[in-house]
Amino acid sequence: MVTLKQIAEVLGISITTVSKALKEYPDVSKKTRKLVRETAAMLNYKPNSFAVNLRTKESKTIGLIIPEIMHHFFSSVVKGIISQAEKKGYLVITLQSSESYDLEKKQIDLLLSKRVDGILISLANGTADYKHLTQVIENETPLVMFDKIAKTVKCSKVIIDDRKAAYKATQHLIDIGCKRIAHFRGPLLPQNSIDRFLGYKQALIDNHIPYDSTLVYLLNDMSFEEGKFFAKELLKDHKDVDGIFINTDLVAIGAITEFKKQKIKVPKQINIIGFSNWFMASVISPSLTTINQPGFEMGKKAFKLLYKEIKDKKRKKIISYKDVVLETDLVIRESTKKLLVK
Amino acid sequence: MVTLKQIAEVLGISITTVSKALKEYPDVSKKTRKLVRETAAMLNYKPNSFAVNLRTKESKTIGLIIPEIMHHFFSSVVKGIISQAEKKGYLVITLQSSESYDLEKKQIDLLLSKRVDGILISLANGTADYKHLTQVIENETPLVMFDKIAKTVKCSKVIIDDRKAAYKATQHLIDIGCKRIAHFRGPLLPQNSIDRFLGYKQALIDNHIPYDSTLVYLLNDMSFEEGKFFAKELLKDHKDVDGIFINTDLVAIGAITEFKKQKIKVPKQINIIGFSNWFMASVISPSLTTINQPGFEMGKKAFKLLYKEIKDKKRKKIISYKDVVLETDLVIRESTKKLLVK
DNA sequence: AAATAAATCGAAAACGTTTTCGATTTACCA
DNA sequence: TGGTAAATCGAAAACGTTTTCGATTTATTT
Repeated sequence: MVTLKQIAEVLGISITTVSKALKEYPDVSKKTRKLVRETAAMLNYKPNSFAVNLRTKESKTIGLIIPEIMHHFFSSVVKGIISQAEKKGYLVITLQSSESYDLEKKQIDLLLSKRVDGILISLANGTADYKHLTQVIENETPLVMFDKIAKTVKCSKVIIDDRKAAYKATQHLIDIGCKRIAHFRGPLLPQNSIDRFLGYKQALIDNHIPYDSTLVYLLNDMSFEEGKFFAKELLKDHKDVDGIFINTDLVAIGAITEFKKQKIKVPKQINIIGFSNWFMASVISPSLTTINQPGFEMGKKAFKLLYKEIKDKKRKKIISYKDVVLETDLVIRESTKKLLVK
Repeated sequence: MVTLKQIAEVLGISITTVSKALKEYPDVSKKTRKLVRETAAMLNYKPNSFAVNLRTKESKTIGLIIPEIMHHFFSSVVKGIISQAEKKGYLVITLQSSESYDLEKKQIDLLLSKRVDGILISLANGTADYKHLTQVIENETPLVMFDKIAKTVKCSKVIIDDRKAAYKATQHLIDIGCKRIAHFRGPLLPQNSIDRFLGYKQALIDNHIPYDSTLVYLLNDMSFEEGKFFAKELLKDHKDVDGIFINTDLVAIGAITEFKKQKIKVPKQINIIGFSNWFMASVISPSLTTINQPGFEMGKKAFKLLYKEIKDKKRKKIISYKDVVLETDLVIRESTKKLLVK
């Protein structure tokens, strides 16, 4: 591996001058600059980034922790982050917490000890306390949370307005004539499943539809199988339900599959609306009405915020935390349809 | 940030001893070792990995290049790689080539200049020459290719037997009675679309079914839309086709969608078999017969091979390249069914 | 008690870069 | 020509760790 020293020896000049020549310092003559550049190119010189990191105290690398990479939404976020990071010359180390608080904590420690320039995180469902996150901030490592966030932690965040989106979804069911609306909600801890539940409830109240807690089913792992399972449960418990707002598309598709199996007509007998606008939502039959959640945009925005913090920190500017709320929209498809007045 | 020097000053001993105490060197007494460990813990000492990297010439980080992170198959591979790497204390920097040769080349350069300990890659469709890959090997950076590989490059590889799998798929169509079997093939360059095509062809020949090149359609971006498009084309060109072997599930689902739209019955009129066993294949209606491609296993295996090479290189052992072929299996679902004899 | 062996420690070099600041050379003007 | 200003260069320190090898202390033996 070629080093500055070797180039210096070849040309009979100092390491200092070689280093400066390669980085456009003004105090090196055009002649030597040209010379240095040429021999550097000839010898295929590549700066040793380990040494650069040590000297500059930055690695141009950020850490990313997500609950699960195999979810369509998260992989679109990851894609947004990586593409934006690459533009700014940053690399991304990805870790997945598998929805485990303990793993998440370990991974934060790992990233901190690797001295990444910043951390991007979407919280695990199991995460209840935030010491590991405040530790990051005390460490003065820029931190940005996205999607599954902790409201009380002081840092930049990029989210959607889950409550508003859920309200919109529920309102849509009401608008087409649903009277008994169930909700398959996400786990208890994550902020976004709380917010979606609250949006659902608020829409009912605002439309003078009594809120019935027995119509709310608590999902655990939010899988396809759970969709089928709770669809069955619902049919047993409440034969009068005419609409369901489901926390996520995958579960909704599971529910639709079960309804089809039991010859329950969607949307004729039960209207279903999901959440996320997973690609498959448009392909399934009947296609799924859902809320579009801009994953790619979220990833890009999250990186941009982090990037700004990293830059501000370098320039010793005080960093200001921002909350960015991305727009969602209702995508109406076949799984919901205006009911005929009886 | 606490350094060895600070611990040394607190205890009034040398940096050397502190360093040794923390790494179980035999030439430091139990007493001082205990003392050092305690104060290190108290001061929350974390080794500066930049300095460690520089000194040890390794970063415990590997690079990963895939064509597209948002494909179900690749995200399962990524998951396998990350999980296995974490077990061995390695971090993974992920990049996506977006099927572009130029990007792939740049990313290889980037990873090399970052001095990752090894590189894992699945080739872009656009990759025709392999200079950038041989350059990695000349650089003595361990390299393992998976899924989309270059046969001629001398390095370890982990793949499935695409030819055999395609043969199996085609044979299945023949076994259920198909006589005119079309194939939607992948792009020309990638080894696996070549192999799948060859497997298809071989199965026809072995069963004395004449190979008809007009029944082979060349996919470009392998999207859902392309599936719909070529389904339309096929209906225009060949009304007698009774089975299609399609390069990948997503395209197959596109085709099924188009057939449903045109009231062509699957599998009654046309049998369809896909490739990959994408999760959605089991959910779509009719569910899709396909070839299961073990992504998670492939990722794990690929990392294991890379890890061995990294270790061998450190111990200055000669590294031997291995070709690992993972098993695939036929998953029969609703989109194929034994035809009644006419 | 002296001699030897074993245990414990630390100085110093090295990894390769960046950057400060002083030294040297060249250019310029009166 | 002498003097000053500008341009160009390089020595050296620093980043924080690891590791070699020699030095010192302690324990053991005769």
